[in-house]
Amino acid sequence: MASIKDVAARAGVSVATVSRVLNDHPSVSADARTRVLAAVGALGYRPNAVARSLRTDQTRTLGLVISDVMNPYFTELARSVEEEARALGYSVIIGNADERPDLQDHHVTTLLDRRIDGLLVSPTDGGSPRMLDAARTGTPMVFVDRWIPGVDVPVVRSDGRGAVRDLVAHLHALGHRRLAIIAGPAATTTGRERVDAFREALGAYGLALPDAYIGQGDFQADSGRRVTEGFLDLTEPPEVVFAADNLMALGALDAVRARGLRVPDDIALAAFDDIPWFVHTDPPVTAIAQPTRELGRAAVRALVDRVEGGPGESVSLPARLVVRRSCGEPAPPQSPSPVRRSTS
Amino acid sequence: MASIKDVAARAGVSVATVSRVLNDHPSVSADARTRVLAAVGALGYRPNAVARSLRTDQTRTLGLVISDVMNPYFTELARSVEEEARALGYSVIIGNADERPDLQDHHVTTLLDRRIDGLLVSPTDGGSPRMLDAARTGTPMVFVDRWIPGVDVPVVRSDGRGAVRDLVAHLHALGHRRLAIIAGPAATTTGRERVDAFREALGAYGLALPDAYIGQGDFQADSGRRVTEGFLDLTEPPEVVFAADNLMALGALDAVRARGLRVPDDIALAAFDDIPWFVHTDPPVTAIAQPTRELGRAAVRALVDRVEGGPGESVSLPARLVVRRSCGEPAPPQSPSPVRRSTS
DNA sequence: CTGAAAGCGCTTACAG
DNA sequence: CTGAAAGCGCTTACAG
Repeated sequence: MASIKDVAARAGVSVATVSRVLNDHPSVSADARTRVLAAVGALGYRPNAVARSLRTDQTRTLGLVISDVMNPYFTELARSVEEEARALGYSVIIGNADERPDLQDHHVTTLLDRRIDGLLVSPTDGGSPRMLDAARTGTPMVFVDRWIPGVDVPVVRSDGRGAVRDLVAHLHALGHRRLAIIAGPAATTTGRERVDAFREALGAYGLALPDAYIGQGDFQADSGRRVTEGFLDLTEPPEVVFAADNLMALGALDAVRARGLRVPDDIALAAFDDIPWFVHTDPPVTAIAQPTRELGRAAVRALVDRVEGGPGESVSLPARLVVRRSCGEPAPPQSPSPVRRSTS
Repeated sequence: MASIKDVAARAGVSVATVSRVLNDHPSVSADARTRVLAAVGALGYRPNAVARSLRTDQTRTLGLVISDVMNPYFTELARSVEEEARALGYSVIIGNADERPDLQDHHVTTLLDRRIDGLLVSPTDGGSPRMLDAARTGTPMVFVDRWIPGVDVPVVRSDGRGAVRDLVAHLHALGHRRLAIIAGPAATTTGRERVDAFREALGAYGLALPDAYIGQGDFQADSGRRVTEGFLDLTEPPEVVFAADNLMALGALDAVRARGLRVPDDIALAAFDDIPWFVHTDPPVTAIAQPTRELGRAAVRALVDRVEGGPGESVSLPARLVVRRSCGEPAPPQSPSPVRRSTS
């Protein structure tokens, strides 16, 4: 692969001059510039980003450590992060922690070894030593979605309290009184907050959230399945199950179906995190939607601000309730579409 | 951040010795080793991967350029790629082309600038000049899922012909005779192959695939919606729509529902690519499943083999038909589960 | 405007 | 077993 020396030789200038034209430094003669550009073109030269990074001490790369890529919520978040980063001239390297603290640590370490300019993380647990260390040492960092209390790092997240209140009001109006929740891991902020918000909202209606109605999940489908089975085995099963994320809702759907029961007739279901598939499930799932794209964008902007020496603003965006059919809502007016039906 | 010099100073040895213990070079005295290790621990030293890469001319990083991260098939592929790469001591940087040739080119360029050791790509189109160039120049490379004919690069993919034949047999047995397909972009191998396989399989039953029954999609949901609307507008609409990927199937589901019609009563639906959500859609979708995990693993192994100077073996794994309910299949025996039903 | 030179943080022959 | 030194491919004061 051609190096800057080759370009210099071919253009008949020094490597310093080549570097200058490549970096748009003003003091280069027009003549030198054209010769260099010609050589670059002829050689198909591309600067070695590794060498440049070593020299400039910046990689123009952001790290993103998320809990689970297979979760559509995080997939969308990752996509939005990459988009915004690209717009700002950064690349992003994604580390998938798979809800495993050890993997999270592995990725944080690898990313730091590569000297990324900044780190975006949605912590899986209370935070690995490596990560805490990085935060303390001043590595530009921001938390997205989940965060670690007590660590002085901006956090970009969505506030689900209002939407959870709306959900509970909705369920109450539908006549449901025994409401259960499949919680996320207590080690995560979102795991705890969603339970708290739910309990608080129930309280406003004089409803309690007994321990038997709090199932401990881990944000993965399997745990939703397991917890739901437990709920169904209760002498007095809940009328509604609220899954704290979309994957656990999927698992709940499985469990209900496996028993030959139906949602919402036998038991209602609602989920935190909305995804395109919820429109197409049987039945369509009532869910709380986060402004995922905006979250990703805001997180990148906050991080880049930190990278460039700014304070990096925390932001909290409201989530909202999306009502569909999984809680016993009345059927929507079946549009008597004036459409030709296919031959029977 | 501590550098190798700091470690050397603290341990009272030269940087060469530090480097040797870090790289497990045999000729280091036990004494030197322990002093170095102690210094490393005390300083929290971590080698700068950028500097190491510049020196060794290897980054231990693989690039993966995929067409669309939001497509669950590619998400799973990416995940499996990262897993296998990690097991082999490599990191992976993912570039999301979003089915856009210009974005694909951007990522290939960026990845190459970063001097990744090898490139895994699922080309969005006929191949950008940059990519073709890299292939020719000898950058270790392998195609996954999609490939570019005529480019001498190993390809790891799944062969859907058998499964498509099984699908057509299945549809034929169900009494369907007018079968249509929502094709992927003609610029992609998978876009073309799936149509060919479908046509061939139909031929075996003396069935034709008229042009009106070939809708041009682009692997995204919207195109599935649009094409399906076109099918429904036909004087003689098809009895079955086969979507060449899962996202277009989603779009088709939308379109059918938007007209107040039902799958499979009004029109049947099948999809290429199986995903967890298809179990939960209304109705569950009959699909062709690729061995995605294995594909990812095989692709990484082939690429790492190339990186290490090997030939990099092409592999083709068979896909298989997964029958569910979207084609008018008889209802499964409703398991009269011996399970307590929830109150009411 | 231009070039020689130093230096980023490592690794690795080469001598000893 | 150990260290001094060269060099990976760049960028950037410093002189001119």
